[in-house]
Amino acid sequence: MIETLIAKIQQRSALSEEEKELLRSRMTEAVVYPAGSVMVTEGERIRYSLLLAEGLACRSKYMVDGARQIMEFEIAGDFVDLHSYPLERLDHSITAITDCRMIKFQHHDISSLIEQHPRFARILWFMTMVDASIHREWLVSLGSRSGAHRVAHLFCEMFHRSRVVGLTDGLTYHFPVTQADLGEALGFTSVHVNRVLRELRERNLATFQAKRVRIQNLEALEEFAQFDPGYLYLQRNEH
Amino acid sequence: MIETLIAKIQQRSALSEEEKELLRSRMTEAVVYPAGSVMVTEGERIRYSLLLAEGLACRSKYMVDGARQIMEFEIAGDFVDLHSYPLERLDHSITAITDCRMIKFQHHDISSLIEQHPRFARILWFMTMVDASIHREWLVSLGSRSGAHRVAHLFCEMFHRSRVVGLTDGLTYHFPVTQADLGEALGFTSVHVNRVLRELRERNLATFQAKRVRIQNLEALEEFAQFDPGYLYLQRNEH
DNA sequence: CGCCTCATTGACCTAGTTCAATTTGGGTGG
DNA sequence: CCACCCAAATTGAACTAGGTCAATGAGGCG
Repeated sequence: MIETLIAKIQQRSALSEEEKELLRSRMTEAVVYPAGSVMVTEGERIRYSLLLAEGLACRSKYMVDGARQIMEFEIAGDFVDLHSYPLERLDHSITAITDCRMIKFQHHDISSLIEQHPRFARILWFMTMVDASIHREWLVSLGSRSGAHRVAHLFCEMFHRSRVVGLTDGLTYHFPVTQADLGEALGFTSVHVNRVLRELRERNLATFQAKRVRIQNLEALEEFAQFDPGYLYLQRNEH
Repeated sequence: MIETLIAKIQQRSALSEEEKELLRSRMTEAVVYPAGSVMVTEGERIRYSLLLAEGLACRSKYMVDGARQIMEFEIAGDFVDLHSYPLERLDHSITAITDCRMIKFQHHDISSLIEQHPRFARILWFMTMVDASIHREWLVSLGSRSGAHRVAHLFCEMFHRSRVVGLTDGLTYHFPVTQADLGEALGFTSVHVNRVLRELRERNLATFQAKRVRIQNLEALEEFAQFDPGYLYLQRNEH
């Protein structure tokens, strides 16, 4: 819910009670989108932004041949299309992978929020820039990392992102994607994803079964994936 | 120079004379970085942002094995690290490919600019979101497009971006990269880039010689690359 | 129980890599 | 103007990561 977002923001910038109240007052009712539905359609003009309260979603683009490229996974606390506020229309779609409970923020409410508290502009801008940073790290994966390293890196990313919103259980977390979904994100076929998962299992780094990632050895996995969490901007900045 | 930036902004949002003057007043002297120099180093804390006035630069990350992944090319009129304003430190480096003339904007000047004219927040935010959109399209390239299509798509992108800042000459433009640079951007080896360039030449789509891209047939090239310029957000939005 | 999606595996194929040699062309010093 | 140099481009031959195709297995659920 919205408290996840507030907690995420507060990890970086202290918010006054008044500011928190202001945020809460701007959210409207939650809407549930069923698994598989397209919540934001590429090219559409958009007048509100969706905060993901519960579920798993992804950004993707569809090609002419029907294939799709997933560009990011979104979990609870992610403002999935906040960038539609400055962009006004999105260049990609946002799809619910599981059922997703979403909270709507009208763009004009975001505008008034920023007018009343100009700090919010930088806080919200910051959140969208983290997505861009994630995109860049994925470019490194798709351009320079092969097979097992690429999958391992994604598992590390989703682990850290899930952990900050309290969605991990030790070294385990729920990641309800199919192997085909992983392939669409990482630029592999589902067959190859399957083989790579076996390799990670055999190396005792991580397993992926029943929609759940189990990291056997976090340090070894991060070393293997050359994972550095800096790009997720999870530590507090000294403003 | 800064007029390129102003022209770019005005393509989307009208600026008053006062606003233009305000922008000009915030820029400081231009600095020239020689080809090959790193203008912004990954991880550094940053207190100003650089506008590229002349030259070619790129964003990239360096891996442990010394390889680098280029994530975007930057041309005149691009605010290369505006996102360091909300992020405070960058997750990647910015390198001059040719000699680059840069204009510095102190972050506290950007803050005061926004305070005086809150519209600037959205204008500047918008500019950084276009970079994110470009990242996403590159993810599609690296994840889903092969060989010639990937190179062709980049040539289309750089053509459109160069054209809006007046850097094209008909269907030709200066793109001073080596084939190895192209490889580092597209996830190929320089050998394979060379072969793909030959293919594009033989198909009469485009040539790349003497640091210059010559598009033989724009329509055919865009069709071949499945290029849709929407992601560059070059048309005016009706605010 | 039966169906349907997803996971798994094998056999074969291909886009892109690797390694290494050769060529080209612009720049520079004499 | 020429000789030389060096980075970049080009090409061939052999190799491999990942793709394709196709069959089989396994779990969840109406």
